[in-house]
Amino acid sequence: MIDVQYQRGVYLSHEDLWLDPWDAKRFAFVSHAHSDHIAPHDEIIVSKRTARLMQARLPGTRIEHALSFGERRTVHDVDVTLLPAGHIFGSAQFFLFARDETLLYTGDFKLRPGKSAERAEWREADTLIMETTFGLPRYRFPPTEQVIDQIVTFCRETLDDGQVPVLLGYSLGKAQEILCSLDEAGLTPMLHGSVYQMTRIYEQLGQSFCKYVRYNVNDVAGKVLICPPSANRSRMLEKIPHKRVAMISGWATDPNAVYRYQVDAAFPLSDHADYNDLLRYVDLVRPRRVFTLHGFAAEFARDLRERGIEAWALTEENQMELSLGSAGMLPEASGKTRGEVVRQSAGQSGQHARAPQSESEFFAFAHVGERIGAAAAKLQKVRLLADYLRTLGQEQLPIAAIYFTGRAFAQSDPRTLQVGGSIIYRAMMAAAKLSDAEFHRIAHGHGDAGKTAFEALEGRTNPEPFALEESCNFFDTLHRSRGPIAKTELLRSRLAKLSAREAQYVVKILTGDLRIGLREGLVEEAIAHGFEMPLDQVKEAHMLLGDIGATAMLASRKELHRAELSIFRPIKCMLATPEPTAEAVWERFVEGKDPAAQLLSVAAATYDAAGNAATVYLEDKFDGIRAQLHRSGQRVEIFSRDLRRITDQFPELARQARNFEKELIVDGEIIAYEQGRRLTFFDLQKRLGRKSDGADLFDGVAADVPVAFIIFDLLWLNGRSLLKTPLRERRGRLGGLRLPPQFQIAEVMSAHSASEIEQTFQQARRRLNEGLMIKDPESVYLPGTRGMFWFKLKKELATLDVVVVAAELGHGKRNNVLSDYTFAVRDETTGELLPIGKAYSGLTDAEIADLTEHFKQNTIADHGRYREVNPDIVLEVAFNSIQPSTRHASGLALRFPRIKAIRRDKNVDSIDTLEYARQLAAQRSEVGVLE
DNA sequence: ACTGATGCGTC
DNA sequence: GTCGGAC
DNA sequence: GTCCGACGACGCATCAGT
Repeated sequence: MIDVQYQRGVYLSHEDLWLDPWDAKRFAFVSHAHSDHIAPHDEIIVSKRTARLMQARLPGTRIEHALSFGERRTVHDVDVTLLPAGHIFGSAQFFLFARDETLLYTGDFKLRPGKSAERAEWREADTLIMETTFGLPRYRFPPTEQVIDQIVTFCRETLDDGQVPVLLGYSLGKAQEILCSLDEAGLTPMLHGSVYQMTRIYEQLGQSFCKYVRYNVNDVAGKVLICPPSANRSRMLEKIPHKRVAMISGWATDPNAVYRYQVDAAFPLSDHADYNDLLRYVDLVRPRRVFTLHGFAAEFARDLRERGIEAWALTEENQMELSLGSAGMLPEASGKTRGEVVRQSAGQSGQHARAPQSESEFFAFAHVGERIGAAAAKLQKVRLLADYLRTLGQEQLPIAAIYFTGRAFAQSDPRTLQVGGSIIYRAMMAAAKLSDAEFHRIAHGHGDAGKTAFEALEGRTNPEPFALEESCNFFDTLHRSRGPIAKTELLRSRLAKLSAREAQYVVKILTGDLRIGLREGLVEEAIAHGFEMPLDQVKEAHMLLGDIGATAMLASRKELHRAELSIFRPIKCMLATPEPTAEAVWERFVEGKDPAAQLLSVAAATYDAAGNAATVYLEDKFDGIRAQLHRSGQRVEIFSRDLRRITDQFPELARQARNFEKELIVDGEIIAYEQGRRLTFFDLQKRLGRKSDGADLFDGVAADVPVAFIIFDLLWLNGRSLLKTPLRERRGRLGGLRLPPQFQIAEVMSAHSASEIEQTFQQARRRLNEGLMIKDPESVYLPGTRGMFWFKLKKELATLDVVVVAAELGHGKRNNVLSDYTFAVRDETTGELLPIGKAYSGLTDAEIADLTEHFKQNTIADHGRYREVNPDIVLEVAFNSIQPSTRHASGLALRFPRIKAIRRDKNVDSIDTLEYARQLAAQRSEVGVLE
């Protein structure tokens, strides 16, 4: 008879062929595309469909003999036909003709028909090698329809309780099986990424499925989540507070399945044959001998023998049955010692002798912060801070000054902490040794990490004095440590050694938000006040240094004059004030000038050009990133708006800039630019925040988005600062520069009336630019300020009428109001409301208070900070652009969304449609293609 | 190798 | 980037 | 006017988990 051996896979020695081996072999049959079956063999026999699935999962080169089902072919003298196995799409059984004998190897199979796999076929054979995963009588599955009914009921009930149903099933096969059943029941399936990918591949292979959406953390409510089993108890699911999880697996028949998988329910829907079908299959094939494989192989072989059929289990040593425990696929079901959580006996709080807090410098700092926060008047805040700063020594002063701007490091300091809310909350919880529930109660009550720290840690730490310099070292250590886990532990151990008040301020600094009504501007004032220096000088020094700590030092020594503009030290850029209309901009220039000119301009714009009344400079407003370029000799540096060095992100610009013939600092905008092709800000973003180690090995980095530097100002020329030179003259000198490739100068136009501004604005839009900049030609360059000399004119693309479907509590001072609204458009084909964006911006406090009341009374499902609400509030939302996105279920997202108005006159039925939103998105890109 | 979560910096 | 609010 | 705070979307890097 045909020789059958087994060693991590079935081996047919005469044919020198492996069937589903675990390890890579020279020549093998691969029954289906589950990942544990697709080792990188040299040469394989597969079904055509499995071959295509494998291409997607394991790209690479190998010799493939891809057979259609039923096709008889000879491969290396192996005479073979493949039959569908019914396990998953493409899964095949292997039917071998060997001389006058036949052999059928099932691979994984099932007999009951499924929606996503071909129906299994069979042939009689002398030898049958079959998988017997469920080879015990207790694994008899109820009819599929009945199980599906149970699953649907489970989902419905869960949804009715305002919770999210989660179904766990393998991403290839099982998940697709569940998909359609849900849709037929009127439920919307939402697929985990891996499930989604697999389903897409199925579709490419010609299978069709019902409607589904990809997993999106913001849009889970009301959906049925389908995840691979590995996702259970993962962070992804932890984020969903109110959920019920069900395992979809043949193992669900086990009475303790719910306990074993730690789920709320388990349903026996399987891609494998159950016990009945295994027996039935043996009857159909009428083999002379049977080899069993996987699962309860020994048990099933024994059952067959009792029925008079020769049967042997294939195990590691190709030995016959012997005990060997069996349940190979199961996580051990035995004596699971539930890890008792050893609780620390509480009671360490309070009595521990501690150093007086007055010795802690950091406590003094925090204390001043508290007093500043309590003071309502700005001047009083400034005075409090000034008094404090004066008491500090050389080492402490710069540190405290920086902390009071809400930063751990100076602005010009590129270090980052990589510590955000997630790490902070975990560290606080651990330091306070509070239970999840208790901690969440405290955290929910605040919505402010700092306040949470105070309440959570009060009385639960062992405070030690904390010097300001120590704190400085601590932040640096935090910066240098790698990975959230290490950072969490570092922070935890530090918090445990601080008083609650100090911890609160450490957390405030970490979040970058002091929330005491004071930032850079008032710190500057405090420095000026405290060290009796003119505010202007302090501001100027600060803007030149980009370091409030260093500024404070200079001020304390009366050496502010030593801060000078110097090349390769970036300065803040001058900002523009937004205006909604050309008229408003024009007003700005006319008002305050002599009354005669004002009259003239209103009465008849034509006089303006004739007289010497206002002339303004106009430039297109480009949609890129603000950049400041310094060049001297061979050295070039580029800085972003936040004074970060971005030279490495744009090496080709830096290289080209060496070819300027002068030493200079220019201000401008880097845009994604390629002749004849419309590039957008999103293209440009692909080049930001990127590390480009070694990228300069390759000139140009071919894959990069091409960019151009549009210069619009000149701040430094041949050793001289031009900050105090009028724009008119700066512009003039700019015109005299020779430009390297990839550098352009923004064209200046001038206008003498509102209507000219409006006209130019329209032209700028036609040139596909964001809008228009309007500048006073006589103005000097004021770094870091949004003065009345530069204006920007942008207009919304359109507005949408949308309906609010969810509301969320705000943070900080908005902690107790529902200030954050998720809104939706209507999908006209299904009638569904699909979220398209979020916003609160644009409403007054009174309106927010109103809406908060309304939404509290019209809540459909309350998930803590987040609640779904009755869709009865219609908003008019403005935005600057609209583009495809996976962020919201509508598949679109808005750029710079803001609420224009609450449309009490409208109801859900009159909101805009998804189709309309799509048209807006399409219009924009079409125009782009044309020009 | 892949997905998802988080943090950061750009607008 | 957006916006409203406080001084 | 100016500053402050409370918010939007996106893309990249990094890490965790499997």
